[in-house]
Amino acid sequence: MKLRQLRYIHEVAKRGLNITAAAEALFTSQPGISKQIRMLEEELGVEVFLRNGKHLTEVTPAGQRILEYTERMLRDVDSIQNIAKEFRQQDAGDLAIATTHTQARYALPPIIRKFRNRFPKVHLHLHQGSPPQIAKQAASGEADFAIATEAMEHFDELVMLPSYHWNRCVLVQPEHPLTQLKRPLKVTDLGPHPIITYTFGFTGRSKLDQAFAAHGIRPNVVLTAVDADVIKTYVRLGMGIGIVANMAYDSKTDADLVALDAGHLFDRSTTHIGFRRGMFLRGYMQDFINIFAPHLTPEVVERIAAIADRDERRAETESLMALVKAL
Amino acid sequence: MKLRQLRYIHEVAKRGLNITAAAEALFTSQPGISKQIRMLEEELGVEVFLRNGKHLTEVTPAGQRILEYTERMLRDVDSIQNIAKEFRQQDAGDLAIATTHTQARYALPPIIRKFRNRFPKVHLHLHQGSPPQIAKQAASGEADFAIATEAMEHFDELVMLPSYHWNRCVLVQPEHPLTQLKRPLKVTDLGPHPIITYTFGFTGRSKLDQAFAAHGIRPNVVLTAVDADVIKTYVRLGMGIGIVANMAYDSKTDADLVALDAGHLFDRSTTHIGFRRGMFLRGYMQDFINIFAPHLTPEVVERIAAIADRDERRAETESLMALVKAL
DNA sequence: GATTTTTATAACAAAACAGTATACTTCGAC
DNA sequence: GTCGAAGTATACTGTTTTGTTATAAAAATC
Repeated sequence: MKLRQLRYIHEVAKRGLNITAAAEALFTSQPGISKQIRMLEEELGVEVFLRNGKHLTEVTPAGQRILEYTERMLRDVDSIQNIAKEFRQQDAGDLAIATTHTQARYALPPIIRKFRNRFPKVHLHLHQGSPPQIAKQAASGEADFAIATEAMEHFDELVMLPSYHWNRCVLVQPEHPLTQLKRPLKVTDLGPHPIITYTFGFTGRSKLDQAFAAHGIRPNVVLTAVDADVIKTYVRLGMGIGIVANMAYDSKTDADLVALDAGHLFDRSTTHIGFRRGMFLRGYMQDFINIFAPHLTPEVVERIAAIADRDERRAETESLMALVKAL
Repeated sequence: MKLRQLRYIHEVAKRGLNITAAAEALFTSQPGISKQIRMLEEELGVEVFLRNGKHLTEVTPAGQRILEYTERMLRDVDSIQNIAKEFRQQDAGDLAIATTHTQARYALPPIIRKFRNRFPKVHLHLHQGSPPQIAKQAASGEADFAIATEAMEHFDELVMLPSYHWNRCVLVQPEHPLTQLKRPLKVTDLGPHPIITYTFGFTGRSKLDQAFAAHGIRPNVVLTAVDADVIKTYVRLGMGIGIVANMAYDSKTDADLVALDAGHLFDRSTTHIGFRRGMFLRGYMQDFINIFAPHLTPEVVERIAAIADRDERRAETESLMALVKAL
């Protein structure tokens, strides 16, 4: 068995069982891959792919199992190469972050600027997607970090660390009746108005629904979007009031809108940063985490990542929550 | 990077940094290994080993990290080969069981006989050791299964499944005063007598200490041994009363001793069978588990092994306990 | 049924590899 | 310190493995 053979079957599987495409992606020749796959199958005594004559048609059951282990091995190869790079040149490398629009647009810019100043030689990649996509990218090694607020705890492959708490504000036009209130907002104040907010599964939407449900209110959500820029646009069009993350309101660029604090109406949300368990964290990756969340020092991160026991890890994570500052 | 190179550095590290010894173990030449290690180091741009002139003196920090990932990769290679063997020939292969004397001597013989009848082509290996050694062997891939009663929960790498409950009996010579008791034993009955039992960390010894402590008794343990055969020998010499696992008393071969039931004096112990998380379980391995513990069907085992969440897994395991029958 | 896409085979060239012989270095015993 | 034993690196050689190109053959597509 050779690593090259494993790379080949992995790439062929990834490219929809097209050997030619895999050969192009790997900058090698199609016959070479064909031959190596045959040789691997011969060595193992098991076919990885089913064939209809000359064409690969599907992955055998054995092949599926083999591919699972192959993928982990290839990720470990990456880790070994990262270890080497780290000891060779501590300040250069790649950092791929999978995150949502909200984080990329509002939370990350200052972080990334600081990071770039400190590590100008590190190439940054931002992958944007929905929380499940983000989690998958981090788990598969496509991205080094996943940063998101919603449902990331379900992947045991990922170590998720609480990074900061935030809450929401209500955006209205200046002439809106809600601006006339002389007291703090109540959830029931929002009920009558058409609401524009995040799509389900994005940016703490779940806490929002919980709060309305707790008051027995069916909010009149007329439009949902994955990002605050879109939401603000429709608030400006007068389609309704917006409920967005606090950090999405900028007093300068959004001076034509009024932001009413709503932090007391909803449970705070917590944004997490996570990475694949067992992944080698390069020095600048540890620094990135630390810049993103100052309480997550390399020592803390390492201690938590090293906790094999899941509920112990959860307990430690919970106690970290206290340290997390609101943005 | 090549698998061969990883095998080489792993073996060299394992053999105390002796390349010649590694070459012999791997049935190849010393210069070949030297060269491949150099090539790997050159490719990675990092030294795996520190050298004093020509001799390897220690593993570099980078090398240590690299070796960790290397070891996982080599275990994954084993898993892939096991998958292939499974689909090639379901009834042949190897099965290495790491266990304690007590299990190997009393609990396993009928299991293994049954297993051998069903899978005559499977080669069996019994590794005997202390519970920590056993856990380590299973975690490192040296053994497929760990079977033991004491402290195995601390390795998150291992999936431990409760297999059977058992308790203890007191072994005495026929003329011993305890045989004259007309009522069930009490813990306080044992206090005055010199006791011979298991070494700490073996065969449920901890439950024993707990029971005495609960009654405020300091037992007079005059001799400890890792196995019941040794304990019985000293009971026969009149050195004291023996406290051993129920299953260690055989009414035929031990007819010269009297066994007094002590199941009501101590908390029952539970023996577990465990294997490395993420390991490919061959069909006959699943069958072995099922023979050993009939409630552990392949479906149950797979369901529990697939639970990534540790506390969920623990909950499932707890509920399994109810199904476990006493021996 | 013709065309395109894809794969397998064969032959060849290039590279990688293991093995042998040997020189050299380190270690440990005295 | 000296000497012998043990261990490692280098150079060279023959073999094996690997990738490449050209091409035939088989599916898939239209």
